Amino acid sequence: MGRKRLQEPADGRPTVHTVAARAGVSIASASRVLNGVGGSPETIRKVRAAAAEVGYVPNAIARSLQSQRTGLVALAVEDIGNPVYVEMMRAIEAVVASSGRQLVVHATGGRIDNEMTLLRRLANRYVDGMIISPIRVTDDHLGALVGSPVPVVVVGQLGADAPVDNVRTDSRHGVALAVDHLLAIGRRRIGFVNGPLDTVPGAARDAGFRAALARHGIELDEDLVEVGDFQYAAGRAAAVRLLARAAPDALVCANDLIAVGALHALLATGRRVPQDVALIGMDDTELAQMMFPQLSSVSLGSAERGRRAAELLLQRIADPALPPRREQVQPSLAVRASSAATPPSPRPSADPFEPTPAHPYREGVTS
Amino acid sequence: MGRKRLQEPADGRPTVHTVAARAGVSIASASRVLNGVGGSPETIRKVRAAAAEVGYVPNAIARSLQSQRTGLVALAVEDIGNPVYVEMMRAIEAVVASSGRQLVVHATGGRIDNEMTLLRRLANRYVDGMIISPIRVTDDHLGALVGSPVPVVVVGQLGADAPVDNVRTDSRHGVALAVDHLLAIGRRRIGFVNGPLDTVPGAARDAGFRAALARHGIELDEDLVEVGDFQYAAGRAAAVRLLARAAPDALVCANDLIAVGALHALLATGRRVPQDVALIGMDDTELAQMMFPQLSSVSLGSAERGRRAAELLLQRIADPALPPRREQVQPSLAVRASSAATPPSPRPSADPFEPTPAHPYREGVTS
DNA sequence: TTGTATGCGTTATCAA
DNA sequence: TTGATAACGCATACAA
Repeated sequence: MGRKRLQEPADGRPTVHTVAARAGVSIASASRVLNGVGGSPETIRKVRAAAAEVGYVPNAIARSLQSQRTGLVALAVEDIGNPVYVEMMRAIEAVVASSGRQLVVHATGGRIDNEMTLLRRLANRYVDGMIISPIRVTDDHLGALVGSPVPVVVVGQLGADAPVDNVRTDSRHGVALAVDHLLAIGRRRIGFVNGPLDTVPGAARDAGFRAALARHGIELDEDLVEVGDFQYAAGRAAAVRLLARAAPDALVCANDLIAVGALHALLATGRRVPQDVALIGMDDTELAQMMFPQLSSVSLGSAERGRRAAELLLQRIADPALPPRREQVQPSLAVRASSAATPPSPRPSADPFEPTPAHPYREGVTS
Repeated sequence: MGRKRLQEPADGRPTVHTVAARAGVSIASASRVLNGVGGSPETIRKVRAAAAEVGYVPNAIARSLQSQRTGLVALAVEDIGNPVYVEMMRAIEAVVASSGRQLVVHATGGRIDNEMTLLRRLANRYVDGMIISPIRVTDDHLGALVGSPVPVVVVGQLGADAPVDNVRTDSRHGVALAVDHLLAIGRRRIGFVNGPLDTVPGAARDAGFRAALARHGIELDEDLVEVGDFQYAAGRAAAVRLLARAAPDALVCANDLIAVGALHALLATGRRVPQDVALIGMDDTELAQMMFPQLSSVSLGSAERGRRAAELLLQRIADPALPPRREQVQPSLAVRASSAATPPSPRPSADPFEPTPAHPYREGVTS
């Protein structure tokens, strides 16, 4: 025999039973009133009064067990401190919160085993769905994604036509925008500081850079290409290595953190930006506009991708029968001082504080 | 009459009943084996085999209903994109994840009603505890905190001796460290760019600045004080206003975002940092080291406070009877190029890439 | 409209 | 060790 049902739990917190007893009705009636369905005026009054008196608050867990919904949505990214993911997370949190749900965050450290663990854990239904942005995609991933017991939306490139909701961008094209712009302002020796080539974004950017040069009939000098990881320190170090052996008149960086590192390297060695070396980052995070000079950057729509991913997920949670969807966010180039065609004079006398629009000039938005 | 208990739920996912039936034992035995408590070798074998065959995964919600634990911890901050909170969140996530729990994040927008809503919602037990960093503290807050049905840890100043677990720092002293340092390197006209005075951190920094000057017998020129909010754009704008009416030889900023905005304002108007104006930020976020020149900054131990808050919370969850604790993280000053005593030459010929330790020089660590 | 009785999936109790 | 069953707190078919 089990325990006797207590009207008041051990910790003294009121339940429907408490309210029902106090109101002199059955728990069914109490529950109905508390959920706003049915009940005679008199019953409603009594139950509401009783609930207020004892300070009743429905238990979210019990409600979840009944509804099979937790009201939670998970986000799994490599590092919740990376500006790209921060912007993505912020956008997702806003959408999720406005739907009355809450966001659970996971830092995977980019480790595949961690991601697999999270995907497997979905089976226990602790969340209603997950948004994941894997930096590398393996077959195991695909299997876990396709066979996931709860809705999953992937942010990022996904091979083939995996039947998984997916929000992506075209970072190859993004790199091309940067290269085209630099060539257009007369730069010829364009360097490239990339992240690891064995990551999805790293490989795409590398391919994009080479393709863009080739399209313009420019032969790539391998000395102008350097690889680190997607962090500030590694970006700075990579830029230092590159500058030690080559003399670029422009630098494209695989993300803004790398670009900030490169800017530091350039300025610290007395190079002027953009006069001596033009500089373009990627992701167009807030960081880009905080630098001096402000950094040109290829927007890959981090926030927009996050927002859309969240919406796709909420839709699928509402209707799991939906067919898999794929959305694409077009990259665009925000041109700022670091790649200005007409270099500003070193000591501007005019008011340097004219409002700087977030994206003063865009290329390729429609291409 | 209710529904009949189905051995397999509608969605076909296996439960203990499925496993028990397949193994030919009772659900009690199945549950015991699955939890690793008891069971004969033969029973264990059969149950494990059955579980593996049907791909059984325990349901987190049902388990929570039974255990009264969700395994979730919440974090509520103003803006999950602010570098300070990002660092805090990252530290908290690490502690929380390593305890096998997961982190739910809330962006309050600094709005008290949002915070109150979250605190009230704790009553439904959707998380095991919460870490909250209110930017303003009202009596309502205190009431909700003290009477919270689940453990709450506050990061930040908390009036009086509220019986609530609390991790704080001494930002007044932090400002003093900055002022002392600037005076020590010979600066005399020290400006201050603060955040809103009606916030706890804003008020503390203001008091700290005035007290520090007074302690040195320096009369404060109100023209040297400007207020915005704790963001980059507002910080830049505030610095512009200040520079338009006064000529400081040093600037203390209430956080790094403001300092970065001020740096932008200084450089854009042709001022040299630190030669013309020395600059010190607060929070010592990663941002500070990314700037050129690298920014001196008063560390208030964001990550450390987050880590400690998480540990306090986990301890309290484990033992709610613990007395309220208060921990304090001492501020320390990281001196970098932006307030260097010996201004570097504008075009360094030596290797500018000697490794820069995170905190090359600290003051006040022990005070 | 109201109350009774189940069921959500799990763990814990108790008797065998 | 094992099985039957109550209980976690809530929502809901069904009968009254």
